[in-house]
Amino acid sequence: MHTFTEENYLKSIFHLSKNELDTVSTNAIAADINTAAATVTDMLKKLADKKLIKYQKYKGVLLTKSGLTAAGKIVRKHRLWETFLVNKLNFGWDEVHELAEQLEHIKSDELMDRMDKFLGFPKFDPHGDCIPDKNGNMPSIITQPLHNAASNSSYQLVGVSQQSTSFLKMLDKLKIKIGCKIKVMDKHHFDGSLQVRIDNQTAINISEMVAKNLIVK
Amino acid sequence: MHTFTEENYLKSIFHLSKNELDTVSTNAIAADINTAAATVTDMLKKLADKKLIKYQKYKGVLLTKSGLTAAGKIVRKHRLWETFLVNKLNFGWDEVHELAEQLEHIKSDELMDRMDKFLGFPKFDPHGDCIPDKNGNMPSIITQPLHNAASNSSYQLVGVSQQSTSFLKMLDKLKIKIGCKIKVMDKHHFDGSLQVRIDNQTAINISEMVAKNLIVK
DNA sequence: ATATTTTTTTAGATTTGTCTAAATTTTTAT
DNA sequence: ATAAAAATTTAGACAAATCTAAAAAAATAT
Repeated sequence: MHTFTEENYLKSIFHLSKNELDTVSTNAIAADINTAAATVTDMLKKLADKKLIKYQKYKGVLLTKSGLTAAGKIVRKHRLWETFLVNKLNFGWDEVHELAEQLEHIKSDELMDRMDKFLGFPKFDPHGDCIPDKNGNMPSIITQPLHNAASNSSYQLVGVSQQSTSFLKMLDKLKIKIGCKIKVMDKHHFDGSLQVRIDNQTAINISEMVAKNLIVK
Repeated sequence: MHTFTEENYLKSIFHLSKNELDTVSTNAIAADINTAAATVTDMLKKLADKKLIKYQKYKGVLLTKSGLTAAGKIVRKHRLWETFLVNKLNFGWDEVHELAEQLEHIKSDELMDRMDKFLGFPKFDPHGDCIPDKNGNMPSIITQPLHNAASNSSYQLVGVSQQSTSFLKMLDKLKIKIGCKIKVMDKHHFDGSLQVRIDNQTAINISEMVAKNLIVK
């Protein structure tokens, strides 16, 4: 079993891994978990000793298969807890992240299996992110950030890649929510902003920055 | 906010406290939480610095008001979580203790308030133990007439069930007054009289009739 | 009332996760 | 290609929670 702290490092590396080839840098992890780079270096050595990551001095890290599984299980717990908090205890989707950060470290597979069943085996959390299976594996579907999407096509919002309150509040105001239909009407080359229609409402303009954080399929 | 470890010490002291007068010994705590006595001594100093317990070297400890509140809140969380696990996730009442030991340390009053509501404001956990209120207070204090009290325990006088002048005069003479500490040293089966110590004075003997009219907690 | 036993505390070490400052390696820019 | 900048690691230190062994205090038993 891993410590609370080790789990947080694994999760951070997991989230910072764009793919299985690019390594994650020491500084990126340090910034993500708000810790001195020297501290991260120490922990990376420990995680490498435990074969959870592949680490070469000065070269950054990659999760090994067992590290990926471990991280996937933590993410699964995080997302199941978020789902519980929103669906059963009526928290807002923008107020559950901190709490789930604590709850994800509770050690019990049995608990999460029962929770999974209690929630009706959800596939997505309240932010639209996939919930890994009980072995920590991510189900794969083809998704992309909205700013890459083609004009004149319709998509469905399946997730956001940012959890900041200000961003989520903005989406609420724009009535953009997980599962909604987004039709890209036009793309403005000048500033990267997009003219879109949410659920067939009147068209609105969203900035490139917002579009980058909307994950659609 | 208290650390995970501090919370466990507070909870242990809470459970080992038979009443508000007898101190809890270092060894008792050590046995309860499975830790070396020396370690307990260190932590007691720390808790005393934080005014959570009253501690005198070699004399054992008592929870202060704020320590009692803190402990009560942890117990509340523990029992609400047990209720959730049994009532909603269908765990057996005998398999939830370890899990609740983890969950009770999650920091969020809001979460427990919502959980309380979700569970229908239960008054008792699956083992039948009282659930403290949101301020950490145990619902009711159990009082009894002194003649029912156990030997070798200390109580506090909270009332009398007779107002006759002769009775009250006698109490004055014996220096028994509301709020005083009464330690039962011995019970004589023959006539029901009790050997007691009032506020740590030398022991005196009181008749069963007097004992019946002293309400203690 | 004193000696023995038990309980508790002190002293000194250890582990984990953290830090800062200095040294080293890699990357970037001229 | 080399100097400057940025990233990373090493070295040394610290706080929290723990331990064992030894010393001190309290309780007990003769």
